[in-house]
Amino acid sequence: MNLQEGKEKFISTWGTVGSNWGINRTMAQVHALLLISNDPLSAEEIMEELQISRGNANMNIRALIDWGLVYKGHKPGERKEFFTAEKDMGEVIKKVIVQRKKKELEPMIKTLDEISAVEGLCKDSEAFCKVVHDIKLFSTKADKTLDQLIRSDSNWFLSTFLKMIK
Amino acid sequence: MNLQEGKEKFISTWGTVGSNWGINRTMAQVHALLLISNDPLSAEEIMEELQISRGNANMNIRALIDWGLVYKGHKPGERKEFFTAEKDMGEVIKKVIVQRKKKELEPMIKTLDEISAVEGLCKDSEAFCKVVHDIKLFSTKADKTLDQLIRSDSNWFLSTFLKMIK
DNA sequence: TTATAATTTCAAAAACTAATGAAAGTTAAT
DNA sequence: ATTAACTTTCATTAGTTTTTGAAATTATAA
Repeated sequence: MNLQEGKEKFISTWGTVGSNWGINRTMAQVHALLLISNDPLSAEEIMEELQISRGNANMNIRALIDWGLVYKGHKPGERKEFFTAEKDMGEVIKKVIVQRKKKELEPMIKTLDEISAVEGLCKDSEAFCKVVHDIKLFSTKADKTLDQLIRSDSNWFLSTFLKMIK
Repeated sequence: MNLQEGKEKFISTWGTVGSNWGINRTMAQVHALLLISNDPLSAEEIMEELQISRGNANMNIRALIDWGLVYKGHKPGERKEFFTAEKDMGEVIKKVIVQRKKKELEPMIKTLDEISAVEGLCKDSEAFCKVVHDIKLFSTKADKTLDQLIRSDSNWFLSTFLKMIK
């Protein structure tokens, strides 16, 4: 495997990882391409490199910017936009967590709260009551932990892992 | 919202949560139904309750058993199989992690190792070399942490969260 | 062993998700 | 104000994943 092949493999792998984390394959590949690119790239260059259409490139660059994983920039004398990726992996993970928490965890907690409010829940179905309670407990804890994480500095991961493994 | 509506809402919510975690919607709904059911259910009852086909029910029950989230059982005098869900949420999460780790993290680490082996990686592309290195570091750490977690007892979550938040 | 109840398989259909590309909309330099 | 470079939108098309249901297989009771 040479450098070029390595880059291609990386882009494709990051695409797979992303799609397992609720980030569409192309979105993750655009991010990967920008991650390993020394200089900012234009939409045109991204299209060319990944062999994707203009619309597709635009949509996914946009989504990456929304997630805070990619930044928009300009080069002096050039009219078009140039894009760079967030390269600090701690930040990348934090930003993914922010999105997933918002999209998944928060709505789930809200629903569990609504269900818990059902009259006579525990009286009428013990199993149901217990499951709802357990999941609520766990997800509330997860929610609080993730909040801490999001607020923490970039070295958080390292230190937490050490704490966890210790 | 009454008990019946609550149960339906729970099944549908758990389906959504699951599909965000690489578990197909129906598979998660079958799990949810078994979670909140006081007694073991037969395939027939699951089909009826969730309004799904025999094939679909079978496939997803099978997958849940493979993941260790559902257990197969028998009732005396009955020929058909009855199913129960793993109800300990700590165990549920552990089992999901085992699957996702195997499917995602391990192949990624393998690929990153292959890429790292590329001759002159760091000499020829600094950005690429750094990114690969960073992700490798992080994912190896995650891998080890998850191994610890999988081996740990069910109260691990509680204690770890307390450690994290402290 | 035979009949039959239950489970499994899998090709085809349906449902869902992502990508294309042409047209519409913006923006900025002249 | 006009034009040309660039970006965004979105209806259509392509690709992927899930579900169905009927047929094949397996297991049990008589």
